[in-house]
Formats: sequence, structure tokens, C-alpha cells
Amino acid sequence: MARRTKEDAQATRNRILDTAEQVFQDKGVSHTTLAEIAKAADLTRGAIYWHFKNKLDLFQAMMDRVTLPMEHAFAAGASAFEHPLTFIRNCSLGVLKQITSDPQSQRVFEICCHKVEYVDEMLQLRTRHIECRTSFVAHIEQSFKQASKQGLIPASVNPRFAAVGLHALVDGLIMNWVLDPKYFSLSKAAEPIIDTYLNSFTLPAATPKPSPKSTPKRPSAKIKKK
Amino acid sequence: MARRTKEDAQATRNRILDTAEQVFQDKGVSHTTLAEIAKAADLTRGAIYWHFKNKLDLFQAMMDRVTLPMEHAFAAGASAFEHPLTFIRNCSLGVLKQITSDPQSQRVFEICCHKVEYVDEMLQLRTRHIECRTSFVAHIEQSFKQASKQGLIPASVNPRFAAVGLHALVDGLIMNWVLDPKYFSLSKAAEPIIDTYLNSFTLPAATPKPSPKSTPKRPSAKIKKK
DNA sequence: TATAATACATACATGGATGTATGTAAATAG
DNA sequence: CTATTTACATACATCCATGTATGTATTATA
Repeated sequence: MARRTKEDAQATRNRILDTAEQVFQDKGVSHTTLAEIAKAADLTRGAIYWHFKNKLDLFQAMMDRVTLPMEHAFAAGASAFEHPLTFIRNCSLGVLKQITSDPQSQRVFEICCHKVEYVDEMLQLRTRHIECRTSFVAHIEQSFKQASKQGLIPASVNPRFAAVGLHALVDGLIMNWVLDPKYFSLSKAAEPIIDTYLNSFTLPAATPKPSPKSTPKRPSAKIKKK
Repeated sequence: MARRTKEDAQATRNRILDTAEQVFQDKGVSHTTLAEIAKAADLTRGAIYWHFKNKLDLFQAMMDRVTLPMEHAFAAGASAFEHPLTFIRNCSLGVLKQITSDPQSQRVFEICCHKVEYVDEMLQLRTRHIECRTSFVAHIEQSFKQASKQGLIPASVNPRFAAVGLHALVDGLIMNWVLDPKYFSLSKAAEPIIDTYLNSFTLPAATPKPSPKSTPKRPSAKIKKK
């Protein structure tokens, strides 16, 4: 077959990316050959090498379709002034909502969680992943500090640990859900689990010492739902 | 060189497994060739093919050295009668302690978190991973139910979500720590983070509704440290 | 309308990983 | 002391993935 119009070429490119998602999810990134993707997309390797430099380039383009919008959404949300605990809640639930509601995000997250090895050239992705985490944790930590200043949570709460823990919780929920979406309903579990975690800070910090001195109890901070 | 005694052969086998850990961690499982492992271990592929059927067999043997003892330890701990919340705490901190204190566990966990693709024959590992999670979550859920019966936590707590959340938290902490152990000290963060999470249940369940009815407050459950 | 660039398909060369077959020296069995 | 098995090393055949080079039919361009 021969060349089509520019729109056709763009459609071909998207078809390659869509197909790559499926094949990567099924076979894993390193076990997937470009010939397999081409065949599944009813094309030849020539088409793939025309649109992408190599498999890494294709993979990154596939990731960018999902991660770039998410990063932009996060950056936009971070700038919006909000009640700090509400901001933290919205951030966490927003990411989880994105994954449960968008099949493409689900596929891509499953790939980067369980279908790729972070070595060699893929270390770039690891670096980016780490940067993303650093940014997320930093924002959450700042919000916890802010909440502490406003007296919304006890001063005894370590905002760093609180942020690292929340991120680990969100990350763990995502990883375990994409591992087997039928095991539990993330869409139903997300709110109660996140709220329970956040609720733990609205009370005296956990200091389960042998002699637990009865610290004065604060009323639960009200977390506004959006 | 020629054949050695039985003990030498066993030492060779262990040397292959030790070397495989290093190379897998460095290059990823699917990008690692048996020739690389052999060379790094100062052997030839012949030695590897003598001790192991193929790369999958070698990989599973490498995993078993770490996972089998952990599963046995968990099974042993589960049978021991304990205060339910203490059991939950010990389980969670035990796993985290194992990983932070044992370099071999750390390596193997990093491999199975970020250096392997769960596809094809490796799906066996995914199945096993899922079974392990199911077992862990089930035990934790039972303990939460027990704690609920004993009045240690409010009846409004959903034991299923509590268990899934705790597992996600532990899993997320492990994944993120092995991703970059310098980012945060898991040995220092483990206790406060887990305790904070568990402490959230010792108080009225999080129901951040617009009109939060003031549920009667219970005293914090005492969680005995071991 | 002639020319050049585009959007692929096809063909080729290369290297490398796997599995197996065979060789071999020492250890163990009888 | 001989025979057999063990614990590897070496050699070989096969396949497959990659990258690139080349071919080609359109399509945009001037």
C-alpha cells in the first residue's frame, strides 16, 4: 500500500500506540518485538520505524499520552488554593479516580507497574518516576505543614512521614488494583481508605508507649468534600 | 577444570544464585543472558544448565531462597495467639524489618518489584504473589474482625477495607523504598507510619459527612509492643 | 504538470541468545 | 582397581530481533 494523507498518517501513529499498549500489556515490554506490534496493527515494521526511532521511543510516546495530562492536572491543582487537608484528599482521590475510570490509564499503569523492567535505557523512566514522586510527596508534606500551622492536625504529627505514608498508600492501592482489578473494587474502597488514613491525623498522634499519657483530644478536623 | 566434591557443587549452585541476584538487579531479568551470569560467576553456561533447567528455573530458585522463609515465618506467626491489633502490627513491621535489615531480601524485592515482567512463564509468580496477598489480607481482615468483636475498634470499621488498605500501605512502602533506599529511611519511618494507620481505627471511624454526628469516643486501644 | 517529499512495505545483513550435544577429568561405587 | 556417575566446559545448530537500506506509490508543492 502507499502513502496516505497527513491525517491518515496521524491515525496510523495512534493505531501503533494503541496496539503497543495492548501488546505490551499482554507480552511485556522487553518480550514484545516490533514485528508483533506491527502485525497486530496490520502494518509492517517499516511503519513503526517511520514514526518512532525504536522501541524505547515508542514506549515513551505511549507513556506520555497518559502521564503528561496527569502531570499537568496535578500542576494545575497544586496551584489552586484550597483547604490543605481537602487538597490532600482531592489529590489522592483524583489519581485513583483517573485510573479506575479510564481504561487507557489502567492499561498503561499496569504496564509500568508489572510489565516493564527499569534498567538500561528504561532508567530514564525510573528517574522520571522518582521525580514525580518527589514532587507529589513535597506538595503533600507542605500541605500537612500548613494544616499543622492552622491547628487542623496535632503538632506532633511528622508531616514528612505523613506524606510518605500517604503516597505509599496511594501507590500501593494502584499497584495492587492493577495487579488484579477483580480482587477489590478500588472505586468503592478509595474514599473510605483514604479518609480513614487522613482521619488518623485529626486526633492525637499515635504514641503507643507502655504508659500512654492521655493527651488532650481535639475534635476531628472537618474535611470538606468537593 | 574438572569436577569437585558434592559440597563444592552446592557452593557452585549458591554462587550462581548469588551472582544471578546481582546481575538481575543490574540488568533486569529478561535482559540478562545466562552467559552473563556465568561469566560474572566465573563459570560457563554449562554449569548453569547443569544446576537449573533454564532461566525461569534459576529465577524461581533465587526467589525461593527469600520467599520460602518469609512465608514460613508468616505461617508460624499466624498460628501464634496474640492480641489481634498486636498481631497486625507485628506482621506489618516484621515484613518491613526483614527487608530493611537483610540485603539479600532487599535485592530480591527490588528485582521482583522493578526488574521483572510478569508475563508468559513469569505469570506463575504473579499467581503466587496474588495468593500471598490473599493470605495476608485474609489474616489481617480476620484480626480486624476479632478486634471489632473484642471492642478494640469501632464496629463501624470495615475490616475488609482496613486490611486492604494496610496491605497497600506496607506494599507501597516496600516498593517505594527499594526504588530508592536513600529517599527515606524505612527503618525509621516504618513504626510511626504503621502505628498512625492503626491508630486511626482506635477512634471513631472516619465519616467526614457534611453533618458529622458525634459518635461516642472510645479510649485509644493499647497496642502492646513486642 | 514535473518534482520532491512523504508514508509506508520489503529485503538484507548482523549479532546474539537459547538449547543441546559432546567432551572430560575427578569423585564415588562396587 | 575398574567402571560409572558427577560436575562441569566446549562446541554446534537454530532461530529471532534489530537496524538499515532500498523500493514504491501517492501526495503535497511550485
